[in-house]
Amino acid sequence: MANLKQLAQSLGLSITTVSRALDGYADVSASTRERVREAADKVGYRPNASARRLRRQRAELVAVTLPSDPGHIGPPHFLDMLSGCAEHLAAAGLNLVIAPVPRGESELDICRRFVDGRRVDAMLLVRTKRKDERVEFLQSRGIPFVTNGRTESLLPHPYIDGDGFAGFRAATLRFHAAGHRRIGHIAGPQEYYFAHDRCRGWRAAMEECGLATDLCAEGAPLEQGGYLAALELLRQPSRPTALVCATDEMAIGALRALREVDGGNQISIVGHDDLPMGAFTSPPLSTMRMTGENLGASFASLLLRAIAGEPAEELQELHAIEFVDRDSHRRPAKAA
Amino acid sequence: MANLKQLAQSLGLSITTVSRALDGYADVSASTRERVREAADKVGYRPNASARRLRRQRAELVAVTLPSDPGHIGPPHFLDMLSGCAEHLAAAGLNLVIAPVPRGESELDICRRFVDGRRVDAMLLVRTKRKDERVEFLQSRGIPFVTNGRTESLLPHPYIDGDGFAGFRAATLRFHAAGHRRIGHIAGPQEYYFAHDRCRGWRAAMEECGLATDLCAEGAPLEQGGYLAALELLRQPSRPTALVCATDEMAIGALRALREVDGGNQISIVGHDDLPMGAFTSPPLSTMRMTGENLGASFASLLLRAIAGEPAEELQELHAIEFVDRDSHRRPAKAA
DNA sequence: CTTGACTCCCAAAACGTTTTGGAGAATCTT
DNA sequence: AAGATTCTCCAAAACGTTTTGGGAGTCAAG
Repeated sequence: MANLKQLAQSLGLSITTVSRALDGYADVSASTRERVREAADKVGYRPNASARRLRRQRAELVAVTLPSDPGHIGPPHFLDMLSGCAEHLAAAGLNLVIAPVPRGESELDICRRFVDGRRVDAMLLVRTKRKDERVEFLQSRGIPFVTNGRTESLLPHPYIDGDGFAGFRAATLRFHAAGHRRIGHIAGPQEYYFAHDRCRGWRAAMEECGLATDLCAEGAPLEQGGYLAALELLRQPSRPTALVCATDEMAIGALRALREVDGGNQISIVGHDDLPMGAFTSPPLSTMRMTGENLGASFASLLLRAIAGEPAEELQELHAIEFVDRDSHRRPAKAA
Repeated sequence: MANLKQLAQSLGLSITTVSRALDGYADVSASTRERVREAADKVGYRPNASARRLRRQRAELVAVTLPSDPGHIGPPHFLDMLSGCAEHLAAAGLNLVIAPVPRGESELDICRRFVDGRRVDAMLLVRTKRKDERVEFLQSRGIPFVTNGRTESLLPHPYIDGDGFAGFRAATLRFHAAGHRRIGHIAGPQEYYFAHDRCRGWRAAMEECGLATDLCAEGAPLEQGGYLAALELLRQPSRPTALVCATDEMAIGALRALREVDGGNQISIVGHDDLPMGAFTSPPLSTMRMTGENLGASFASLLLRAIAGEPAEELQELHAIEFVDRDSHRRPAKAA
């Protein structure tokens, strides 16, 4: 219950001086500054956040929208990432609020609410679509934001993304080098940038190798989606001998499908995300993941720099993809 | 960029009237109210959150501290829970901020910062300890809060918890009924309430059955902790034939230990939390979990009621534990 | 014509900070 | 000794709401 006013009164100083002393301004003498600081410490004074926010015209808040509908919120690392991001933002005086999207509302509605109510200084967007209305909205409003994943927006915007194209191209070429010729792709919904990007990587590799690109099935980015897509590919007259899956969850679903089909256990498979449970599937799932330490810190840094006004072009990070080799990609090329 | 002032000016009304019209007070005529609402809609007016918070003396924020050190943040459901909680809080105009604990700071420091800076209206605490300084601090400050997990605090406080005692007692009795006599317990750090509670449940069952309670090993609530604890129990002259593990993560570590030891694959095991990856271990891990739909909504409801001033006694939820039977608890009682 | 009740509206005072634009005293310059 | 500069401090004005305590009108009852 400590006010600036009360603190000032108890010290026989003006509010102004106390405020400036605590903020370390040079126009208050060293001795008063010390006196004020001690008194503030003693009563445990902390400036009222709402008042400062109002005066400073800063919300001291960043929001991250949590998509609820399609399936999952993303890899389990996701919470770790948010936690790291929140920690680094906190060091700069910003807090991270999580904004799930209730049924019946769009992510755009949420953005609008946060932005128009001046509740946030910036936003963090995940699961970007190729054409993402949230991005367009925030750009039109001039609110700083960073996305996890690129978009096809005309204006550049800050993002962190994995190079899915290169990763999936490399994975496909690796299967080719191992002798595979019928390499299928289990794709995520193509409206998502990451799904499209990974699909393009597979397609590019197939074309480079002079192979047909018809072994592609799309599904929801969930186990069930991968399961159904795999069944579809296995029904083809000429089955794939290897599968490149857009996500680990889909790959795990595909593994289930392979178990149900004659000779399915001879088909190689690789996923993406490095889900912890991939180490426990049978066979253990080979996968890929984005490189980079402490992603949360990177997001926080980009957010802070975006708030500081740095141009978007300088706030884009494209990370390489690395393989996480376990067993599922090692099945012989001819057996299926 | 829409102010109440600007909106009022454009309508030829006073700020007061516009504000009250939007809030639906009866002392503004129906026609003006409509007129005001239309104009507000048109310019997309949203009250400035900071200003309202200052005036109302409400932060419109709830913080949840994310423990970072011991191991994990909890089950993967955790993010879903937070998301559900945030969604229901949002319906009441509150946002949820996540507050990870940086290295070198205690959770208490974080609480203090949020509380003394009047940044939050309430707090959500997870991973309670038996004697939890955060709880004591918040109680002394009179800030509403809800914990995930009980404590041994003298004053009652709102919580949601699973009945670990009953669950672990039942699991142990079930092993006994299946013929097991040497039933071990892999315990979590006893400073945590949940770990102590579960240990007590196991111990109670053992005593009811007239069995010795020396087959107990404690470890960090992580895979590695379970692994080491299991090795310790397996070194005993008289090995356990069944293991009741405080968490699934520890159980998965214990499974690894069992694989490395002669005859270990004949020892039954059960965990707690229902981690998704438990379905993929070999054998698939039998486990337990707290009953209850949409936990996040329950937390949100308790938080709102705590803010509204309901007494703590009425804000305590103890949920039953249910078994999730897979294969790992079915090994024969005599074989080990 | 007065009184009281009722309806619709508003000026002004908060809420607790930060920041602007000096004021007064002391010190330095010339 | 006058002017310039520096050093400390402060009163007052924001920031944009919500809320308090009325103030005009209108109307019906006395």
